[in-house]
Amino acid sequence: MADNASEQTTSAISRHLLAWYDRHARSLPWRAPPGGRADPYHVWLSEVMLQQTTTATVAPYFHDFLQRWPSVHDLAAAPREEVMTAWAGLGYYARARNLHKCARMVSHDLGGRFPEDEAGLRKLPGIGPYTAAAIAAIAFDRPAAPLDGNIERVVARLFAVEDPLPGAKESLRGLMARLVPTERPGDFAQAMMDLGATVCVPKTPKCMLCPLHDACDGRALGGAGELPRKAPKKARPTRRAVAFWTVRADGSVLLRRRPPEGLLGGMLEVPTTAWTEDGWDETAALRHAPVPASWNELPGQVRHGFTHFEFLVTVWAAQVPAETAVAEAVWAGIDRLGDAGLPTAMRKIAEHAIRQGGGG
DNA sequence: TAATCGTGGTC
DNA sequence: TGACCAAGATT
Repeated sequence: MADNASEQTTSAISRHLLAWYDRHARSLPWRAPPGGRADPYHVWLSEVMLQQTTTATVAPYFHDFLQRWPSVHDLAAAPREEVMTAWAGLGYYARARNLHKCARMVSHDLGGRFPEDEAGLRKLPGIGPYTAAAIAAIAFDRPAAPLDGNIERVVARLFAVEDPLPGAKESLRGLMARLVPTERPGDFAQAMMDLGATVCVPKTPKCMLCPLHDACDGRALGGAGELPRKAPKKARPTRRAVAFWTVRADGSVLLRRRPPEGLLGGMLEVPTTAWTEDGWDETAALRHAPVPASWNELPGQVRHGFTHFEFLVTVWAAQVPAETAVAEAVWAGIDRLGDAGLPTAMRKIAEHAIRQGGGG
């Protein structure tokens, strides 16, 4: 069988890739140029934001966070709700909660300095196997072997690994570790990610442009684009709810803060019934209204896709007197909801309600 | 090991 | 339009 990647010395592969990186490295806001080393605070912040999130989405949030909180001490001193508001729209909100916890630990217990090795980093909240290895490599130039979606794909193709993910993960990590050079391990990690993002892309990889063309077993065997194989995914169910759009005579809208854990934990929401697969008839739904009022069903529905279910929402609206008080309420000015820090699902509900005449 | 946990872009 | 994918962590 063809075994190009194993025949070539791993040092030859990493040398080729580093030479490619010197010419083709992407310029990104959190990144030092090839041969340089970025601020550990910047590396950590960007790596957490980049978990399952694209560079284009992250960039404006990264700039905003650094402007608000230039150092880890500033972030540690910020109120949690302010951090959650700044994170609104980025998704996976447990990252924001852990980010804040981590900042406080680094600021208060570690003198503002991030641990320089994987084991130390791994103890901090929100830093898992990938992120610990990435920070150790990129911020401290330690010979660590981060394995993200890009590197999984590059390594699976390079060595023609046929075992499906996620089972093959440890095997791929071991193959990646063999490639990590002692010189410039941080640049090597970033080069592998750049290669996956720009050349060794998921569909129709650009093998003709690849610096590892000659070493790649997957290409030699003719099936690089089919790798890595993945276990089939489960179907997503639909969950239905009724949302209550409560407009007070002073021009504010009733919101609530969700419990600190779980879905959208710690974020603001438009009050809803429970989210069920069966849905709600009028009588059952209105029993869950946050205040007694003359409720009015708005036309249309709001649809939002979460990772593991589809969310389908009907909105009911009511106007209530200015003196209306509700326990645990957060009344937000209807003209300033853009600054309120609503997660996207809730922002869609608000936009729909205003568009359908629920603007007060 | 398998579920849970967001969102936006692409083809 | 729907499935896939993106610098994964936590329980």
